[in-house]
Amino acid sequence: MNSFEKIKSVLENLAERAGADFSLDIPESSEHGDYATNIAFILSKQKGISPKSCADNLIVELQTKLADIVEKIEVAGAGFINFYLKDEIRTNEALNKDLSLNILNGKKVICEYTDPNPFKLFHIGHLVPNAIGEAISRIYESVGADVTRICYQGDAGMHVATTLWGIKNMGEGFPKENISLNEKVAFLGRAYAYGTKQIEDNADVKNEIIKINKSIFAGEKNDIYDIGKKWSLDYFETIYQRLGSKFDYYIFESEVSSIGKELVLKNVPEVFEESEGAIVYKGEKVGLHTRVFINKEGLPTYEAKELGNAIQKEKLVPNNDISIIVTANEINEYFKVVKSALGEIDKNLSNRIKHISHGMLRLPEGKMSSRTGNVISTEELIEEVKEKLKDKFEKARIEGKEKEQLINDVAVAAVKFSILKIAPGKDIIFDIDKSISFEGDSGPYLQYTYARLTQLILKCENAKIVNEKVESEKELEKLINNFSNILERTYKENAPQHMVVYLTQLTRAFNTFYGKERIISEDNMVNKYHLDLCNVIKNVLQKGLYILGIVAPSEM
RNA sequence: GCUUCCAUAGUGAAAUGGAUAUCAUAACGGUCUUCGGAACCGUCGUUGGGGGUUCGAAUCCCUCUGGAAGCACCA
Repeated sequence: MNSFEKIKSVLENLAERAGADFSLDIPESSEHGDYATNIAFILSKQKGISPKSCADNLIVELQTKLADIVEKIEVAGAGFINFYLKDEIRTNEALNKDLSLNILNGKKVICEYTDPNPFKLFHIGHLVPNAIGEAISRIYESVGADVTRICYQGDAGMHVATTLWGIKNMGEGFPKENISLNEKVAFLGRAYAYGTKQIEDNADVKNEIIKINKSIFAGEKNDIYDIGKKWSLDYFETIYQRLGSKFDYYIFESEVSSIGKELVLKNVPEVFEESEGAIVYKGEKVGLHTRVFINKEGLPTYEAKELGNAIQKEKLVPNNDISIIVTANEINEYFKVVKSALGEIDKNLSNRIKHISHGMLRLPEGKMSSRTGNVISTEELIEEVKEKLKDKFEKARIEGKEKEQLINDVAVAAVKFSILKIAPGKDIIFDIDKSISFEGDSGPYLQYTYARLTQLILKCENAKIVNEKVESEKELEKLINNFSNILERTYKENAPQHMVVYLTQLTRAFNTFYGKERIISEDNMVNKYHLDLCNVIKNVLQKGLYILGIVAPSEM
């Protein structure tokens, strides 16, 4: 039992008598000790005395019970109780910090994220769900879950039909097989943009596209469709590799649409009903709005497919405990309707679904849209970041292929960091120049510190280790000891930004320490405490970066 | 019009109802003939307006103002 758990259990004992809830926190300011509790505010209410005098009474008992680990307990402010650990307790816990945390105990968790659409560009908007989904997956794994990563891709529907119509009608001719994957995908993008434009100008076009859509849904053989889909998927795969995501299963709309449609039809009229030729769910009965699940053409819409998707995930990962889905917040309202409808069919399944929504990635000019052609692909963005990095890597210690990979990893870190530092759900104004500025809080700053620290530790292998007593680094030790609490909070709130903020703090604290303390002396001596501390910090940084999906390079 | 979400230094963000609201950047001033300057230290500056609940509010409630998304067959 560590000091935090011990203090907590003593307080729980106190609170239990009164049946009260309280918190035990790690204060932001170091002037408030190692831990602080608000228990006096809670208990004072019941006793009808002031929080301050209540705290004064409590610390007498606390001091006796915690004498072995606590240096000092004091009442501060309006009635906070602050605990100051004995130095050797804090140091010992930090140097022996166990970074593993088992909360979920092997529970099966599904995480669906990224969800790009074949035939469309993998634009920078897809970076957001990818970065968040990958981080969430790793966060859950880090607290003991068995995570299955799933990517759901819309290979059927109007956007595909529009692209196919565009290919046929824009008059470019079908590309040869030997052009690059990028050019092939760009061709599909132009076809989609052309088709979308023509729909606006000509009503007949829409009817033709609807026809194509129907034929795809009916599963009619279509060579262009097959080739285009393969191009898209091959292209997506190259991007996942660069971003560091690997999916266990891919689910396609084409395979779940009939599952969804059947499920809807089977539940008419209990759950769904016919209205104006379509089959809808009347969400008004639960405070939502009506959504179409099967349109009057008899085709399942997004909503019905989403039901099919949910069923399919159950098949792939039977007996799962939590099913997470990461999507843009623009579908929040639809998703509520889908979830409510699903709840009427299968309450248990619906309850296990956890929707994490993220904001839009916006360019300063306005909303990005593949319809207008004002799009930046993920690839373009990463390439641009890499280009700007190249100067800085001129004096890098590695060369060739490894260097190429490193520059990619740093570029991805820069982008991922700028996404993950923002609480999911809020829009991200994506200013390219700012995102690739490596001054201050950034992915590359963390990576650089990690690389420097790794090299420092390597260098210590050739140094003489001395065991002299030096002053303990309280700030660093407290941060290290805080890791598990941060991880737990990051998991409970599905909030990667807590880990980002924490790693930034730890990195800065290390750099401050590094700046004021010479670790390896000029006559090649290292203090054992300093070396041990460096090793622990390295491990925490490595684990934290891994959780965020950011590569931790041992040299740069 | 209705529903949901949002508003924090010049800029971008963080903050379980807790203490003096943090962090970065910009600006300004320093450290250093580097244990790898993509470093460190210092100065400056913030909770949209008005009510309420609470020992305590950026956080909860009401209201106003401003913004975003959605509101039937796209996803």
